[in-house]
Amino acid sequence: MQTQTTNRTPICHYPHNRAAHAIFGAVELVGVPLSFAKEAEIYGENEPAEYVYKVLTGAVRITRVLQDGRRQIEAFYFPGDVFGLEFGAEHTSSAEAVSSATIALVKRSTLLAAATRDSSLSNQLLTHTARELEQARRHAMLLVKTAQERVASFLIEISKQLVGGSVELPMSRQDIADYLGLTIETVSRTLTQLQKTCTIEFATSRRMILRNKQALISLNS
Amino acid sequence: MQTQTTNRTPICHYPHNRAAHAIFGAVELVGVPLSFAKEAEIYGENEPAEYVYKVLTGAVRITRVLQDGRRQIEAFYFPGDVFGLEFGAEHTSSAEAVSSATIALVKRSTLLAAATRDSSLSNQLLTHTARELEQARRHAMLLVKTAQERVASFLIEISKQLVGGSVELPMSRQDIADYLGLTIETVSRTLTQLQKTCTIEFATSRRMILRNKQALISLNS
DNA sequence: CGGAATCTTGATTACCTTCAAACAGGGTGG
DNA sequence: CCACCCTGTTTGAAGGTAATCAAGATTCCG
Repeated sequence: MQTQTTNRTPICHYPHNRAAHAIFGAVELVGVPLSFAKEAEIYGENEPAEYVYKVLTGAVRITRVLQDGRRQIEAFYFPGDVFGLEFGAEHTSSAEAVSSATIALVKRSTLLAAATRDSSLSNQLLTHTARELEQARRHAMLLVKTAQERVASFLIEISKQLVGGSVELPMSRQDIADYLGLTIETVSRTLTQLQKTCTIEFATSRRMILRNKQALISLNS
Repeated sequence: MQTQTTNRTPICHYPHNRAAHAIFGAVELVGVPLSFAKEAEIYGENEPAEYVYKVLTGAVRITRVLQDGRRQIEAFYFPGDVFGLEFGAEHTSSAEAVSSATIALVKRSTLLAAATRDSSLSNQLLTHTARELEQARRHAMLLVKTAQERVASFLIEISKQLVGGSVELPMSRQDIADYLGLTIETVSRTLTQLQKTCTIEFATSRRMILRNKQALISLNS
């Protein structure tokens, strides 16, 4: 039911991630791709890291929760992206479906074993991890900026991922807030302000049109 | 001169990083270890990433600078730590000596070439990068906390790195502030407050004694 | 149509930054 | 040896930005 609901979201075509594709090309998938309903957990913090995942459709978020319940979203993943590759025995974050999603799996042990035999695969794993590292550091850079700058950076980032004149945001305002280290109110106010300056426009609260990308970039700090 | 000054800092013995050690064991060093004076640049943003570095003595910081001049410190590295391993052609951050430091170098191309032949080395590179990723994500978690929590987390982290009853902080208050995404004044005030509650004590502004580690941990959120 | 969840808006408060000045230590030169 | 300066650190007062608390608007779905 829930899956059907979110399937109404128009399927976007995403620029494919070459390295990610190659990683999954090298070893056989585990069964058929799995479907996850909106908000369903894909794996949890401290669970054994048994699989590596690739988004086929939908969107996924990686989160950590602090002792006091504050939630931090570390990254969003979109079709073509690989996630969940960890090198400790257990996941250090949890993963959930932002919208309903289909996800392909490979066994981590199979992948790592194949990598010891295939130096090109091993190199791809390295490249993938390095790219995640770069992304995490850029995310950290975000978190020391002002609310306006954070929101602007997020919108630029997300509009790169999602092709087209208007952008369907798969995540809620709360998700955006948790990704940017802000409250939902501040995110909402900032978006409203950007609308007033005709930088962006919302057809619905989830469908955004970029009116002045240059203005966003200059806000980006 | 500058080097001599900072050499008076007592040399601490650090828990050695096994993976890092192995990475450097696999290929030959480039010449002799280099000495860097306090504040000297080791490499700059956008410079070609030609070498991989290992701290022998002293401390190093990795920084990025925003357009408006704000500086963000992404990480500190201490003796035994390997840094500067990047997979793009150019460095995405710059590295500087926090205190005077001696640093061993290997050629990146040599290391990566060796990794294609030696799957164990390749695996170590992967482990190293994954560890940096985990560290970057933990750093991002820091940046959404309150000033007290950030400072407490930093002090706990640094006291793990540096063994002994009292901890010699190699970095300035400004460095701490830039690492935590705070101002120098806020860092100073927070440290003063922690002193007043007898959680920590400063013999000098750089030499800290932990009086109540448990209190710090509970502040850590 | 009605109820629930999500999002937006408003008023107030709290925390951190900014601006400014005082303080402390370390080195230099008289 | 002391006066002086330079740098790094601490402290104080005022201001701004985002959080919190609270209510209203909108959208989504049965």
